[in-house]
Amino acid sequence: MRELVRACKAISAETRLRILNIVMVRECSVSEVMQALQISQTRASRNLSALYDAGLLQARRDGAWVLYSVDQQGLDGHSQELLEAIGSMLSSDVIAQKDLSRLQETKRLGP
Amino acid sequence: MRELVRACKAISAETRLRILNIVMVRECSVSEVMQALQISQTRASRNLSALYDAGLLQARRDGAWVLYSVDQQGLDGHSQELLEAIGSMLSSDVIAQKDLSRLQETKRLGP
DNA sequence: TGCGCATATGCGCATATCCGCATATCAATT
DNA sequence: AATTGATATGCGGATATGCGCATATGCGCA
Repeated sequence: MRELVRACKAISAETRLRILNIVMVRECSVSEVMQALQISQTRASRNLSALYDAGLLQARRDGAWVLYSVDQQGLDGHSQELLEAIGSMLSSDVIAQKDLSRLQETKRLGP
Repeated sequence: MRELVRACKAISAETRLRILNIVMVRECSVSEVMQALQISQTRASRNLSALYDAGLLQARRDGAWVLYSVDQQGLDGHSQELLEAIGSMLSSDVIAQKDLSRLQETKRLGP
């Protein structure tokens, strides 16, 4: 129950729903999230951490970057359903779609 | 987006998850929720209202009672998925199961 | 080791949420 | 109209959340 509440709290803020929306497409660094959603570094980092703490995202380091992605493995089946439901709901949202189109334009510099 | 956020906020508190859990079984009055979850009248009423305001529950009057139930009609398909995912997740929760067993013992007096 | 870029975090403030208490509203009955 | 039982709500205080600012940490590279 505690875990479920934490997961639900995690998805109950617009910023974090928008983050989930783009991270479901591909793994993202903090700065990519900043660019796609046009939000501050603090805000991107904090909300990514929140999703990570809630067990919805996983993180890996790649040099200077930290890349966040949906934790497909670690999630139990029901959490996956939950995320899929959210993805579907956001597919008809203007803001979420704009985030996705901006995501395509973001670049990480190669090593 | 606003609606989705409201729905997610609505399910992001233990009390309301527990309420959804029992209301998915059968429509409940405020006092039945009080009994099943063993919470105060204020708390039951307020959280039921929150779920109603979020569009997850519907309400109908039956004499002195107000009966709340899942709004199967009014919910779009994705919200239904969301609720089903939650129901599944709660089926393995001790508190949620205890709520259900107490629900069976609650009685509304006939007219 | 020092610099620059990416990310995380302590602090503080503004705002939101939760809920008990007391009280109001509403419905049915007498 | 008065009473009783069911439900809703204004208020206030405790607690939690969101986020900007400034700063710290981590990493790669010269």
